[in-house]
Amino acid sequence: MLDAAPGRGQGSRATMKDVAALARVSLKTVSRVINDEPTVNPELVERVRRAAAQLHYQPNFGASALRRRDGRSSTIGVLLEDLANPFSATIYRAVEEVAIARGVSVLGGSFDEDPQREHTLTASMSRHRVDGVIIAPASRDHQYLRQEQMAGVPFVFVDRPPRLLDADVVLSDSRAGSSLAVAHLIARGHRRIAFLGDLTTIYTAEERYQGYLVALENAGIEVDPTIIARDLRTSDAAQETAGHLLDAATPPTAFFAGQNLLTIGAVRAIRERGRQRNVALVGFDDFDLADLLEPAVTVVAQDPVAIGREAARMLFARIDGDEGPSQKKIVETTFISRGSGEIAAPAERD
Amino acid sequence: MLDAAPGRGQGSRATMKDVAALARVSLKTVSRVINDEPTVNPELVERVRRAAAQLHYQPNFGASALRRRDGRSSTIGVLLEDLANPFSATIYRAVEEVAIARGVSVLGGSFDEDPQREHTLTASMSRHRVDGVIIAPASRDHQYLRQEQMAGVPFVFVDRPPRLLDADVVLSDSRAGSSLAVAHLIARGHRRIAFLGDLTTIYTAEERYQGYLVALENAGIEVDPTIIARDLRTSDAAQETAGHLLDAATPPTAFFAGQNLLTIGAVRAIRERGRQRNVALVGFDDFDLADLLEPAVTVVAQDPVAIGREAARMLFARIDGDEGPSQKKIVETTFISRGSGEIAAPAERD
DNA sequence: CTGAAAGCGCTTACAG
DNA sequence: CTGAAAGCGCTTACAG
Repeated sequence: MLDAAPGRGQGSRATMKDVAALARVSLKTVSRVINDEPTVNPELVERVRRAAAQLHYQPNFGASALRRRDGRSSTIGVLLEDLANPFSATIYRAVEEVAIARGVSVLGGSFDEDPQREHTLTASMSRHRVDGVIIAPASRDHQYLRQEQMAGVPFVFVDRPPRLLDADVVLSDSRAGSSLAVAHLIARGHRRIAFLGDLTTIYTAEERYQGYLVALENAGIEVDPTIIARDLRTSDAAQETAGHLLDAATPPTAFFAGQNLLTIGAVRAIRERGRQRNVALVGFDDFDLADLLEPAVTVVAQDPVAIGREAARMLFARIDGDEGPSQKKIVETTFISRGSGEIAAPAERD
Repeated sequence: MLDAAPGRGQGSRATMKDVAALARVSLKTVSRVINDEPTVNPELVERVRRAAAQLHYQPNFGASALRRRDGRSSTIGVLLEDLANPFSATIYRAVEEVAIARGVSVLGGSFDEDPQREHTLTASMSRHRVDGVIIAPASRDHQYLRQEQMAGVPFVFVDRPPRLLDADVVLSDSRAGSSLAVAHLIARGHRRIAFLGDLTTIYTAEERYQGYLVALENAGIEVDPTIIARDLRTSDAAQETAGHLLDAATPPTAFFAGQNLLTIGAVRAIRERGRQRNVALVGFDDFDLADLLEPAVTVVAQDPVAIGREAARMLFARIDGDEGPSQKKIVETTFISRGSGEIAAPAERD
């Protein structure tokens, strides 16, 4: 019963021709039945289905795509920053749900902010002749995708807009969300608010920084470059930087962290110093267990499920033939007060 | 410059034939160059490369697979419980790293413990003619995969063993890890240790339960079914159940939670009652920020990176022709003491 | 070292 | 409603 070697080589696989022979019909009739064309005699349909089941026949998508008018491979690409990061993973799952409902498979890939890897993976998608791609690019120039677009492959950008390319995009409102978060801290009396940001090359990192600047400007607070740290890539880097800031002569009374991992780094730095009840913190992007920390962490939450679902909707609309002008969809952020962002600034002394 | 409509239909795509015409060589010579066959005149290689670049030629994997002897699609399937769950996502990423180094793309899918969805997705992998599949099955009978195996498609199981099928597998040592964790609690004087477990149909959930039983038996502690809760699917369910147990006349003094989300549910229930300094807790599977909770959560950590990497290694060995007997690889767990598991039982009264 | 012919598994375009 | 022939883009098998 368990006699097949697990690595057994070239077994045979039934083809339409085999099914046709067993059902004693032509190849074309099998093709019609497999593709649910309605114009087949019910008796033949039955015979073909039985033969297909008996031979465990599975159609070959690659072969059918090769000859088909539309060339559809029933595959899309979903290329994100890092599928092991909850933000990317949630977008991926949301897209997967839409795709599976249409019988479409998903080729996933992670860039890790490496433009070279982006080129490798998009070229790979091209060779697989995917029907469309959802992408959160690592590179800053997307002209190279024009060729694919012109070959009929739609692209939907998520989290970061296309540059030098016309394509659909779904974004969070990073700037408005950040500005609101920083204004929230200012309203609690903070004037020395540190900023922790990811790579300046990342669109959202820049937007969140701009939101921070806008809030300070609206409140008439001068920007202090000594409490602004950008190009932080990891939780550890954020922790170290936040620690240095806290140990300085005139430390910030609050932090605004422009990303998940950076927020967690800030939490660690503040805790290490036992300052978690005195130093305020708001993070951009929600994370698991933020509500179980003490104090719980106030955040600007994004909605990755909505982002993924919307991007999938747009992509399949294009695949279905929509040739209208490119769309831009903004998904609102939600401010969630949990405690860390509601810590007031110490009374001011003059 | 940005004049292409984003949804532009059937553009043309260069084929080998086009490249051959432009380079003034035969189709076959282009094929040789694209496949890096060494027996081509360097001058022709150069001409072909230039023509290919000029036409933005990308080979068609599907077409080449169709005719190739080995029929390789340069695609593998990675089908896990839920790619949005960090455990699955980390395995996926580890596999992706190995695959990308070989120029292989990854079709990802999530089952959500739905055997029907497992059948849908494996059939889809079959139609895409993937070169191999890594799978954490939701179903309990995997005989239906025999056909694919016999057609030459290797399967590597992760997290859960194949049933009624002979295939490679990579597992955590759930039973030993669980038994150790419960013994750890017993050593702190606990005798009323509640068990929270996932669906009994899940292999690992059963193994972790068996580990719990073994530890109790070794210590001569009678099993009390009133403090054993299985078939819990969500964090909320675990929270509710743990709450009921804590509110009972003779509550448990410790919890062992057999999975990530259940551990978090237990944390919430214990906290709601302000008992986090009195009730001990050990969870199976580590999670982000477990070390930042108060008390920090003691866990039996798995190593999803090692699991994914090992599974990928096994799969590519099979794809490369290894036909040896099926392998079973056990990845050790690591016990991490952080505080919640080191809370002693209240002094016993008789 | 190079190329013309056949064929992979399927769908198209056409004829009956 | 059914089928025989041609062809999708490529590699194989063979000849030169």
